[in-house]
Amino acid sequence: MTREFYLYNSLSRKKECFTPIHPGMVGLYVCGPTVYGDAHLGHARPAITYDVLTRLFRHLGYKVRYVRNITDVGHLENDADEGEDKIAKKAKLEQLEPMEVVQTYTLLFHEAMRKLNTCPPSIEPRASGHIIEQIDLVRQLLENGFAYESNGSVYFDVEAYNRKHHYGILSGRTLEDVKENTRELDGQSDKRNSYDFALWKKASPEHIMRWPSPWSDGFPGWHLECSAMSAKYLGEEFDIHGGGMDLLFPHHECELAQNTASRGKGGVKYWMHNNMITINGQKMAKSKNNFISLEQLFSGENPVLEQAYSPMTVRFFILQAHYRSTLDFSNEALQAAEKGLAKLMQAARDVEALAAKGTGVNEELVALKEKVYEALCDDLNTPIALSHLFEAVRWVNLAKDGQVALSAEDLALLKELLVVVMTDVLGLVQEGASEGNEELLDGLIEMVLAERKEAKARKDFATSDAIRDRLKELGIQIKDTREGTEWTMIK
RNA sequence: GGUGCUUUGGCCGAGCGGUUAGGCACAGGUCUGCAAAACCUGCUACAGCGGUUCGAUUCCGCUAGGCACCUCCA
Repeated sequence: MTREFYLYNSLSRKKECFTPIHPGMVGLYVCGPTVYGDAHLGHARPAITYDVLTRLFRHLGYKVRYVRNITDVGHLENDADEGEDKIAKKAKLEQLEPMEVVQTYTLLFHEAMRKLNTCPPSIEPRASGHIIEQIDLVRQLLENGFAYESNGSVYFDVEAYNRKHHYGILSGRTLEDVKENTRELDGQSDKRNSYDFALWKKASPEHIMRWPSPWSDGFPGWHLECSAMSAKYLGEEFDIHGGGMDLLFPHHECELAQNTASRGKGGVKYWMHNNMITINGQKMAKSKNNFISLEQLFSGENPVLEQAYSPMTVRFFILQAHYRSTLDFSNEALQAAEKGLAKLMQAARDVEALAAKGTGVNEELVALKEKVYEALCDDLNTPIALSHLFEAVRWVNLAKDGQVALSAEDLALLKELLVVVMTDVLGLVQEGASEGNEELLDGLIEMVLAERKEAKARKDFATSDAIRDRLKELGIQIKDTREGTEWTMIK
């Protein structure tokens, strides 16, 4: 498409005009979850951010290959030699096979992602399914002189790398900074330097997840999988690499170093990082024990939750902040999001029912549409786009009230914003009502409302109000309008 | 300690050298049997102190607070 898209590149620390490597195509790689625990609110942020990015590109006419990995091996508790694999640890704790842990949490993750209405990635590779590719990459790094073997393990030689390239270029550090600030951990005796990172780790006898390699029976280092799998599915050079800001160092820095050391180039044109969701101003993290799982959020079953929040409410809440800002969780903020979303969705339904009046095009609406796309294409500024959509809501309501007349062209513009952009790009869809029993429900409510109308006609307001109150208890809000009574599901 | 980010009205949250963000909440009004919704009106802020400028919430410096990464984390 002809519209320019601007994206903030973490590498250059600037907004840049996006130009795909292959015209009309976008290659996107995003670091997915390590599947050893429930999907939580934090996971929703990148999932929704990169989902909207993908949807927007597709909407603009690009073909997108969206690759998001599942880390099912190699992610250690810490960097020490005896650091336990997260999956293996959980498996031991729950007396399961590691792959059972992986399967359980992968399915839960997928379920949560489906509820949030995120498009599944085009390819979802797993680290354990790409051991051969990772071993090849280690071999290449050894051959190029940027890695060394030590006691059956292989480490990346940061010193050697930094003599030719800049280790720290992505996260804005120098090797000196890294040296001064890397913790000396016990049990790192196999490494030449504490800041070297593992490419291949020799498995201790009790370690369950192990594969043969030229160096030892062992397992790959965490950073390796993303370098291996992104190259395999997107090529040695691809457009966008995304992930959480917390992955910038060391994970993405190491990935960039591995790419450069093995292929001679960083391999990624735009590095994109979403910010964190905080709770009481602090990042949700395992170590802080303050995270809320998505299932809890949807069911309300967590002590910090005053109520349940629907997946679309969560989605809207996330879209109301820019992806590079931190976003603080609170019940008040979620409740405000719930109401704002309801207003938006109501207008999306109403715009379909509006009848065109008059002719011509309302220039304000043309400008509005332009502003929405402009915001979306300005580094994915969803909060601004939403603020303009609320302007569209106002127009719909004015028309509904008969205060303005909108032509067929005007209505088409509003529909494009409130239906097409909302659904296709922002991924916000109507929820609640559509579970198969619509006809039955419609019929029953129409019947009850007819009773109420009769009661009202004979001024039996006690009965009409009782019906209204009872329906409200059941989650159905009714509104008396000039044209008759409308109803909506409010739960 | 190193590096980077951040501080906006009751709350959430954008933005920008001069112009209304938006949502939620609140108050008043219109409509209505009453509600609900909608519409209209009001509430109009940019941590503090200096500096640059015709003009700064927006740029620069300092002070104070907060956060993130440097351990595992999306």
